[in-house]
Amino acid sequence: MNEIQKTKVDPRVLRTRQLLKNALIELLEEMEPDKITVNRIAERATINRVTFYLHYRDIQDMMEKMAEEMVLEIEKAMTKTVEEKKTGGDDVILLGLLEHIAANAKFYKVIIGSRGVPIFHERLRDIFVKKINDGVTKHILAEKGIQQDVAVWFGSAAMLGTIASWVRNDMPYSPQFLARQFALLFRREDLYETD
Amino acid sequence: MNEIQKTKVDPRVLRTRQLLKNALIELLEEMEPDKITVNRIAERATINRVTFYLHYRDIQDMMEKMAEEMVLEIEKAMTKTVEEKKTGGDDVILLGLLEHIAANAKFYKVIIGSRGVPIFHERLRDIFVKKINDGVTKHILAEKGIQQDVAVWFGSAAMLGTIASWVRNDMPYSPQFLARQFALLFRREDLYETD
DNA sequence: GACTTTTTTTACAACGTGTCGGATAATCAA
DNA sequence: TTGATTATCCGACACGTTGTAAAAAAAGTC
Repeated sequence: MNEIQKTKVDPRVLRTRQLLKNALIELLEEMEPDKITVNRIAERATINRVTFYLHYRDIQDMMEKMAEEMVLEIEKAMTKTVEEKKTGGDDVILLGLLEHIAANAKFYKVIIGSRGVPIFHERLRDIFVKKINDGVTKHILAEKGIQQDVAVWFGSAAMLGTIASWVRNDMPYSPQFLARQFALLFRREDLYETD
Repeated sequence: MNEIQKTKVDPRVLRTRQLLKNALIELLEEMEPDKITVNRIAERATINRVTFYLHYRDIQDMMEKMAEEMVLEIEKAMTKTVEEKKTGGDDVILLGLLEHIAANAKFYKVIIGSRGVPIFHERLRDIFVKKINDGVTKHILAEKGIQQDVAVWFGSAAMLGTIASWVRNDMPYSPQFLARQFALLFRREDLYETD
């Protein structure tokens, strides 16, 4: 989960922000979110408390920015896999996502695993809603008497929640295997394009 | 979401706790959870701040106790409907749940709707996991090559998330209609007993 | 009405927050 | 390398929150 930079940025701010983010992740592993203070974050990051405020308005602002970065990373991971394996299709996109999550297991276990931080959940849900909204086959829905928005709620929640449980349980299945499970679970519905 | 009492309890504590709970719900409607303080809760409840600590250790403790009460209410609502309509089956249990949520819309919109409070999400998820674990048809899962735990993750997350979205969007469908949608979405899988 | 329990009042120390101004150190540009 | 720029650190401040204490006042119980 590294900083994305095109324009040259003072390496000091990169270092500071990275230290702060690492500190926050560490603290989220160790204690409930409401016990985390700017004091503790700064202390853990070996950064002066005042410096925190030079980068973030408060802890929530920091989390929002981190969630935004996460979204960018995920979208990159999903398109990247499509380019590598030219097959295309949602199965590949899903696999890219799962592999990305597995590669950043520590981060994702903390922010959607254990208790989770709502803001990250929301952003992830947004991603799934968008993806599924595109991939839903409307005529079959209508035929079966299923409302599109309900189907999207259902599918995105199932996806997010299953991945969260997978992460929470320390990923007992490989990304490949889980992607296959999704295909089996979703394809049975004929409502979502999974391959 | 009223207090459940068998042994007689001083009406003052009932009144105080009800005022505190109402105040918390109100504040959750108005501001982000991290802006809510014991000060504000007590002020809104027209209760002295010190009195808060006579009932709860802190805000998180208060939320945990409220979540526990919610679980009891939900289980009551689910069994109650089964008794009324003698048909039995998970469809009726689900309908009882949805009607209960609709009847307490204000409460549920706040705690699982808007941004939501993790502790309530967890408890609800526990309920669904338990229900679905009982109702899952294992032989069909094995036949289809689907892991049982994955199916349970999937089903419970879909259920919880769909209901959350339904509440978030001010319940655009009746409980009956949504229960039917669930039946359509789940029955297509032949994995879950929905009727 | 006497007794018990709850709530209130006032007070306290410890901590967290957000923001100063000025000193120090690191980076950049020439 | 030097000088200018920018980031970080340091000490300090006012203010709000937390959790607890002891004693008085109020409400409920029998």
